[in-house]
Amino acid sequence: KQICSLLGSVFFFSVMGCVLLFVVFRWEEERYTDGSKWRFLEHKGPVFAPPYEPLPDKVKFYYDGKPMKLSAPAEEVTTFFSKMLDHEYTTKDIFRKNFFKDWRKEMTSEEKSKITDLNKCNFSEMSEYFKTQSEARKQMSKEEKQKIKEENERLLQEYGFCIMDNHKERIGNFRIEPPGLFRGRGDHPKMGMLKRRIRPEDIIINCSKDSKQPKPPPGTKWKEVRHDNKVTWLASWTENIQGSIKYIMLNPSSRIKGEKDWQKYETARRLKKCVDRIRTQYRDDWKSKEMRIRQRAVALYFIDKLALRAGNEKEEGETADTVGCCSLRVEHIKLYPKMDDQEYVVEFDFLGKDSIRYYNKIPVEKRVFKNLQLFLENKQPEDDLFDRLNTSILNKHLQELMDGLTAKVFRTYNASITLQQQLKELTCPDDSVPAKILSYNRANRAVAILCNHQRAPPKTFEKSMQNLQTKIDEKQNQLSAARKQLKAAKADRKASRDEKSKKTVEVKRKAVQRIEEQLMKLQVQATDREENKQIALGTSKLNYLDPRISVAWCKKFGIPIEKIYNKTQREKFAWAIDMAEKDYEF
DNA sequence: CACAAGACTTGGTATCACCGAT
DNA sequence: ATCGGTGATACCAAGTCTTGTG
Repeated sequence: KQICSLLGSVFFFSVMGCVLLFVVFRWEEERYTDGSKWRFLEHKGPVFAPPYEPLPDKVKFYYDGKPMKLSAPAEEVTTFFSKMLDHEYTTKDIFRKNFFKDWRKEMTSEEKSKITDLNKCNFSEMSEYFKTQSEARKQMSKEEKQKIKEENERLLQEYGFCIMDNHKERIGNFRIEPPGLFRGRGDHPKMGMLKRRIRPEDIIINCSKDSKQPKPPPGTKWKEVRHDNKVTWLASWTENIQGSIKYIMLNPSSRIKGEKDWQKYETARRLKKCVDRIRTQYRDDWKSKEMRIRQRAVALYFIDKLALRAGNEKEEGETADTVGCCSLRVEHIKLYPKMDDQEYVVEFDFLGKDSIRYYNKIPVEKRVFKNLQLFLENKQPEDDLFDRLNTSILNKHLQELMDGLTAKVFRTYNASITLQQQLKELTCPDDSVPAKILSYNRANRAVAILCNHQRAPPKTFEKSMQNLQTKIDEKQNQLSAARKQLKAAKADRKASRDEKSKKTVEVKRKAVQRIEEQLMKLQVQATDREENKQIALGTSKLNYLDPRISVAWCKKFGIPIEKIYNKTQREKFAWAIDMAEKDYEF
């Protein structure tokens, strides 16, 4: 039964007294051809955020120096703010303005008339209270913690799974997001706005007609229950900050996500077959007499060469000002006909997704450079670089070049092919396992750099590096001590020539060897960590690298798959682990 | 065709749980 | 038993691309 829920369907046949067992992996089951995603879907609905618990009376809010008891709705909003007090963004004008505006909406008319200036508000007592609370939570006894854990587990068992077609599947996010203050990323114009509480009346449930429908909490009802098998989500609601829809969907380990993932890499592999043709064509298009075609061709070149994102248009003032390829503006690039010993250098400097800075200087071909000069003519810094292009034009063109081709396929393709090449280049068959893993991480890192996956250096980075260094120093001392001992033992053997001294030499030799290995491992670890300081490997590993490349590499070099993928990742990539052999080629 | 809505993937960070060292 | 560091996970925001509508 366990195997069944994990892998897929198990069939038994009995032929002439022999029991035959067939396991059909989920990813080998038949897929629907009519666009439907499932036949049967049953689940228990979402788990709602716990209701607001008013503050104890002794914890006071002060306005203009005087204590003031707030109505529950207004008080709840202040708790969100006071929990954030230590963050820099509560000092930002936009955050404070948005917060204050939304907070006032929750106030009674009396409160509204009294509280007119955020600067006269004192939340420090509340802030202290929450700090004490979280301290207390950390200090809880083992039993209490165990109890909470069990309750979480119970909730997970009850609400965390659904039945889709013949399988029990893990749900990705079965808890509804609690209310709070919105904090976008980067310079977000809506930071500080109130993210309202989601009620059952906001939720649309999706399940099959013949399933047991989820029950809303007592005394409430769902907004709607529908039976749409053309989509994969189980529940949805509209969020109030951007007015966008949020969904409850399945975990990456599910059949439906796994198949999609597989399909994505198959599309990228199809691109591999025709990428030469496409490259030849866009280079040709740099000479086109039509401006729109030249722009399209230069943009595609950037997407291909630099793994830039497509760059959809965004509504101004609704989100942080970030761009991708098609939405690049004049101010985001600089042209240098000559720079140091290179010609035709383009300097990119812009904020991409999540307001992560993209900074890069690259030499380009003369034709590209001349085209860029042309695109820049008579434009202001805030004008679009590619004024005759957007993502839908570009993708329409790509669709004509290859079925299923869109801008992001280039990112997937270039990421995966880079990993494969780098692994080929960096792996020495004679290396130890840790050294091979270092090579793997370096290959992974090359991809992360290509895709510009950055992270803030961990807060504990310097310290942990230091710790590691002391460990290395200690190991080195150990090693020289062990070597001395070995030398002494050898001398002793020469002098006495008895069995016992011979054995001692062997023992000491082994010890030296062991310490050498340990030292090497530590040094490798230090190198790896240093190189990884500002680079995030997770995103590319999870979203861009065909897992079959990694699985094949592991099989080829006898690396246990656990060294590359942790438990969650192994679950997500179960299809690839099952499928790929050591000679798999992307 | 433009535009908005909808669905789904990709993204960084805060927090949690665990584990080895003290 | 406690502490602190670390990897795993939860969280939820922000992209891409498709679909629907007038």
